[in-house]
Amino acid sequence: MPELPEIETICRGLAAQLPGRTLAGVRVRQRQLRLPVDVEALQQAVGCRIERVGRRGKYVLVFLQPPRVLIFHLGMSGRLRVGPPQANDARHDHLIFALGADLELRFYDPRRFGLCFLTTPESLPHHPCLRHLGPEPLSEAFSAAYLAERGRGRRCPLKAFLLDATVVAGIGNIYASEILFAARLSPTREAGSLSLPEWERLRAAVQQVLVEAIAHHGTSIADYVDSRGQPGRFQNRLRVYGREGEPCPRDGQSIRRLVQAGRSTYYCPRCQR
DNA sequence: CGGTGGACCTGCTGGC
DNA sequence: TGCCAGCAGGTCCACC
Repeated sequence: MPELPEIETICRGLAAQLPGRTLAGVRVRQRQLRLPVDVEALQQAVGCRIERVGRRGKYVLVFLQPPRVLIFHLGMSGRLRVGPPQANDARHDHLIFALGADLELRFYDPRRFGLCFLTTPESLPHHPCLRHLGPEPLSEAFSAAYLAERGRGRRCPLKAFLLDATVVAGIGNIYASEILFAARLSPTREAGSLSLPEWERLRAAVQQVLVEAIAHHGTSIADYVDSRGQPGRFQNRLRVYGREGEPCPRDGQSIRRLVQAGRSTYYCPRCQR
């Protein structure tokens, strides 16, 4: 489900609702997520106060006091919802965090590709899930020079290069297509074949598309909602994703779908080169 | 070494 | 109406 703009939207919602609250209890209904939840470890969060909420790539980070970090990944279908305590559990409500008499946080994930860990702030950068992540796409470190350096000699298709989390964190299948359209670059180009001006176009497109998507609270195609249950609005602004056969908004050419590494890519064969 | 394809799960849609 | 194939926003690992 969620890529960087959706996770950022969820984090902003959580940041408005959670800090100052104390984690009064944790209930684990299903520990078999992509990796099994360590229930004993998670219990160490009980009694901690929530200080702030952060994000790294597609990971949600909840910083606690005494110093701990609760890490969530939402996989394809995960949701984090904050609201008044519910009397009934939904089938896929796997983790329920009590936040006092009037509030709780629920982790819901039908496909169970998500993750939840507890760690400490000092070991956070060394955590196996976060250790290999590339730079944040909206940071200074993400530059044309950096992309050129990482792309040098690489023969993989540009689409796969953008989806490689060790190159850049947080870009997923929808935004990869949208970014390549904005950059006027073909998804099938070999990464190593780009010129510096093309890398600069790609950098600018990454940042422009993500910033615009965050401003619209992300993309809701099937079922994504934020921490308050609200859908995003960026699905109305997708230029190519899911639009096979429709005219390209730039030149009217029919948008094509192709499968790369088992995943759909949408692009305009005329204006993306 | 690097890239592709399958595996992990459930649920929805569209075609027959 | 019912069934089944195909597809879905992510990531890891075995295999070429």
